[in-house]
Amino acid sequence: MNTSNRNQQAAKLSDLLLSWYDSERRILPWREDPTPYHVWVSEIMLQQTRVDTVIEYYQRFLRELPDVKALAEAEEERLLKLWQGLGYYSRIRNMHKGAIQVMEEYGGEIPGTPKELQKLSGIGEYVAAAISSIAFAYPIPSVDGNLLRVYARMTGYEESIRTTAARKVATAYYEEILDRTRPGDMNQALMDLGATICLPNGAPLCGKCPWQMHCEARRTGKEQQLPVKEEKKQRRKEKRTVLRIRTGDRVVIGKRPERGLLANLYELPNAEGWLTEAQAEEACRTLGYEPKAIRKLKPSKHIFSHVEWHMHAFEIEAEERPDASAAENVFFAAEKSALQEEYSIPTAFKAYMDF
DNA sequence: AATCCGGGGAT
DNA sequence: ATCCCAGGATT
Repeated sequence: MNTSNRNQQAAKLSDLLLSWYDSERRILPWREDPTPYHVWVSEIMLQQTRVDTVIEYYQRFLRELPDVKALAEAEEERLLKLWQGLGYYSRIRNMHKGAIQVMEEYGGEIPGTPKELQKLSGIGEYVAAAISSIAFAYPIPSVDGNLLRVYARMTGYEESIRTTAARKVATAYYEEILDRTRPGDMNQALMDLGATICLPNGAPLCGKCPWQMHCEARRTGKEQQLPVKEEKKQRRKEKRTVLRIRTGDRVVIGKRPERGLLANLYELPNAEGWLTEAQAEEACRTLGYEPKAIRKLKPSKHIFSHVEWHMHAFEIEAEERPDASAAENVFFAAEKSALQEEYSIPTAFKAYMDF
């Protein structure tokens, strides 16, 4: 079981961890049939996103796009719709590119080494290690937030874990412990340990931890102090005004730019600052719609990772102006049913999508 | 090395 | 309110 060139302590740690994993591991959809494609999809969805949130998205995604070929051939609009509400939308746009790379450059076969995987769009050091270890049994640790936290506590690491240096020493640590016969299980066991035992924020459940007798933070009573957190930058606050322009049973929406926040998603017309009724009506005319009636909607707030939108909003009953030169206008009137089924509209507008 | 990029659940 | 989550791309 233990390879000869690993020291005894490393072998003991991996055995403890894998035994715990064999009885306590989480049952998750992407673990049922961990093909490279399945693992890939799950790892992209799970970036900065909780397991409970991902499960339903994962199942629907695989139902509609069962293999890398289907993904490569899909329209981006459809992908964004499947991703709607999940956040970090560039993830799926990058994965789409990656799938096309697999079809064009790898003959449709997802590569199995970290080096080749990392050439694919949207796959970085972590995901490359995760896919290669879980789907190909390639012996490499996949160091995510869980592994960094577990590392800091296990070794009593007193520096910030959000640095390149921390990732480097943590990777070396797990390289040493790694059971090279079960690399995928090692990584998933560490993620489960971090997610269910070695919890962030508040008290970890050390009494249930397979490594409790070997943990430096536990020994020194620093479970709550570690890992060391870096100060978070404050979010900037932005005032915006959202317009819900209705023409009969249609509503005006537009496609956002292909770069930046919420790239390529659809939105209600909106502007910087808090507009007056007169300014809102003028903005409406600029879009090619003549306002007939206007009323204030309830203000709302949406928090992104790095910015807050403090939104005012108006509903405007309007008529499309035949003279309006809609040629260069990205905004158009969409059917209500298409809003549900076709266009991907981010959660930021949710407060104004109920009508 | 910093900054940008979403959304939601737990505390 | 604050934290932070199975991070990667861009600058």
